[in-house]
Amino acid sequence: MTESGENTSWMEYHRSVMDLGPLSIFIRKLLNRSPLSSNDQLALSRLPHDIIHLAPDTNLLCEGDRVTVCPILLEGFVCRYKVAADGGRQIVALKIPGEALDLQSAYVHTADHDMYPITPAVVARVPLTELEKLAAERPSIARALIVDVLVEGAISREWLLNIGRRNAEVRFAHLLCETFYRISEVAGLPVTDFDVPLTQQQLADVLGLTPVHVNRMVRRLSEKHAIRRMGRRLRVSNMTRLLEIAHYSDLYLHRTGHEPSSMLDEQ
Amino acid sequence: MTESGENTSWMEYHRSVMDLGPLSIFIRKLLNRSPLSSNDQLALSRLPHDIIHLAPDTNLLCEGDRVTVCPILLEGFVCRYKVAADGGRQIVALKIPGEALDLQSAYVHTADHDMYPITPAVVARVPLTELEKLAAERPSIARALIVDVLVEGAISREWLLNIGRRNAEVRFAHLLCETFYRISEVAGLPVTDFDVPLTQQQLADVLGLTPVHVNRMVRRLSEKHAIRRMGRRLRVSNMTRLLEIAHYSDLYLHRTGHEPSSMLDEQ
DNA sequence: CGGCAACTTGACGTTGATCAAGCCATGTGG
DNA sequence: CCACATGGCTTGATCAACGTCAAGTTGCCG
Repeated sequence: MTESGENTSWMEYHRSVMDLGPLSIFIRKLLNRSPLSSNDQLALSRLPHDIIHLAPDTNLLCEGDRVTVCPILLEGFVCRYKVAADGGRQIVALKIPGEALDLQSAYVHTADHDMYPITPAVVARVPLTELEKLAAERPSIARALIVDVLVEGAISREWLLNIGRRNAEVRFAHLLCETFYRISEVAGLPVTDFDVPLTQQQLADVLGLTPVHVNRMVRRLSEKHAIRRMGRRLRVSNMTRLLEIAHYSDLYLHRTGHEPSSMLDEQ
Repeated sequence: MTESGENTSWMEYHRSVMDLGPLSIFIRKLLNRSPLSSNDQLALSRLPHDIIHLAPDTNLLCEGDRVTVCPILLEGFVCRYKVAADGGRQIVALKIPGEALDLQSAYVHTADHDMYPITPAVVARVPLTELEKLAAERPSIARALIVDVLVEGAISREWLLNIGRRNAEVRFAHLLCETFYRISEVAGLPVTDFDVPLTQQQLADVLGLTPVHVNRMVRRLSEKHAIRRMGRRLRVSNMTRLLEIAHYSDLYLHRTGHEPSSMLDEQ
């Protein structure tokens, strides 16, 4: 979960595996859950797109918006959030590099939530029409996109359990475990350390807590040597400890590991 | 939200509109969000299936199960739930008549949660292969199924906001409002009164509260004349009051109202 | 170096959890 | 038709987790 600007080792690693241009990380992400022939991968890499850079906290999508373009996150972290009538904010999803940010817009044309980058972000924008054409021509691509949506749903369900039934400490640890697994997945190798790019305010909005209480949990997890505070930033350095605190199981992430190497034959 | 056995007026109303056999209510549900030609509707109604009756609290699906059949709920109420390591239960979705219970299984073959009927339930089971064949042949049906999945995702997100950021009273009121809208939708007309088929224990599992505290909220909402206690059962009788307590907006349900009458032309 | 935003800490309040006891509907068997 | 058993509801007393408020402190960027 390193700041997007920093181009850290695991990012570099990924790019070197198989270069399919800027969308390469997106294709790799899909490959983790769905088989795609090399022609499928090539077709995806040739999707027309432009690339934009976004500053943190600039709105990417607003409730009620109608959308004609599918944004794909290449670098940085983005969140979906909703606000209650009394102004309370809840972050309902965290998106990491390689993930499509708004596949639903292809089917449901008005957004029911807002979205903004948490770190500086780089986003590729693919016209929905092109994406739909490709999905219509290539069923395995359509399938891969749907699986992506379904896994996001599975994550929401786990978050419901997390917020509804786990106490602050375990809840926090669980979020860090999930983020670790998701990042390791796009990286293609287990990440050893990573820095959490969220402010304590944002962590509070994810976890359904107040910033003050998040701060207390940060201290608690530090004292248990599960995380470390590097200046103003949190570093996850002891996954074993975190996993046992959270009683974490990653079943719900539905990782299947379709390695690119094993997928080089045509459909 | 009347007990499934009772065959109440709004159920009857629905069946009389356009009789496409047992799956009729499912087709109507899809029509609420997606246009389907009468040929599409006919094709759906001819899906091979068997019909089973389920007693409450019998497991329908277990975490880790692999599935070959898509269950469609015809009568009664079913919930998805997850359990934490310490035994805490969280209901992560409520399914009402007309909804497909496990479309994800067509794409992600192991379940990440459990499912059981809350009331006696009637379920049609369609072989996944048949459903996939139909979706492949008829894009508008594929689309309708995906929209269904996406709306369930939107509901999860709203629940995250509900549990994460609203206090017990508002949270409870919000759940009742949502249920009202969803039931009215399949019914095809606004339902005036309905009875909540959940025990206070189950309400607690939905809301991330304890049964004791749910009970206190039941009393509070009764005192505000938003709901009534009929013996052991809750009756929602004053939607206006509930809507203002919850500050409810149904935007996230993505209702578009493709009336069956306006969809009689072929694609 | 100055200013700002984020973090930190302590004191105190409140919501909702826990525990425990009693009550009331509903269904069953005599 | 009544007795009684059972599961769910109700209630009060007490307690802990988390929220609120307010006043610092610290890292960070220009």
